[in-house]
Amino acid sequence: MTQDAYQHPALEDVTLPEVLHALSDPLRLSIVARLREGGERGWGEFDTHLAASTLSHHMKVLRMAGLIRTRREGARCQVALRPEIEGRFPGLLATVIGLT
Amino acid sequence: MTQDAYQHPALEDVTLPEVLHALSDPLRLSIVARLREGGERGWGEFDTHLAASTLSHHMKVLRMAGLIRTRREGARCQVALRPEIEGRFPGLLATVIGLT
DNA sequence: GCTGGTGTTCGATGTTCGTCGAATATAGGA
DNA sequence: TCCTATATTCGACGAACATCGAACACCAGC
Repeated sequence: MTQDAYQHPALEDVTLPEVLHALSDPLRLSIVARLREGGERGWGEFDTHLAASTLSHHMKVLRMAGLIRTRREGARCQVALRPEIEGRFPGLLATVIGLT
Repeated sequence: MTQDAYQHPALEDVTLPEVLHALSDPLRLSIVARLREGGERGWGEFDTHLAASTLSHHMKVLRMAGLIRTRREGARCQVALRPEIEGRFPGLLATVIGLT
């Protein structure tokens, strides 16, 4: 990161089309599905052939859609689902991920 | 139409990201929400300030995502939800539209 | 301090998207 | 038959997107 922390939007500011768009990419959908299994994951666990900058871009899309929370852990990063998203869009993730 | 009938994809060929993308546009989401109230609707009922060609484009996106069925009625067109989409993606529309 | 690993940011590039106007096809009525 | 209404298709346009490599910032060891 350039500065200290990550930008996480308030969930009230997140719109349903925005979330659906974030989930409409196969890679991002698979990332969310993996995170829904629980716990935190490191960047490296999402084994993709993409460039690091591309993965960083997708993580930002998910973060700006209110779906994930990113946390620094020394030099590494850890991501996890934002559980509050269930309160903002009840049942959405369960339904969508269940259809994966 | 140029020829006789409309192209409607087989639901097995429709992917989840494709459906999510179709629903990620506010106008298309509102169209699906209206159609979910039941019955058929004519083009004119979707009162939008957009050009006719733009509405036609969005209808095609929804149709190709397996969400709606278009039927000719003389010079007019009637659209309705494809009820089989419930079998392909159980609970998806109910959840997403319920969050609108 | 320097060095290596990790992730972000910044152009750049090619693709897709949303929108429009114009041209076209088709149906129905005067 | 001609005219109007309706909807699709066809370029065209700018905006947004997915991807990359290069440069940068940060942290941890040596």
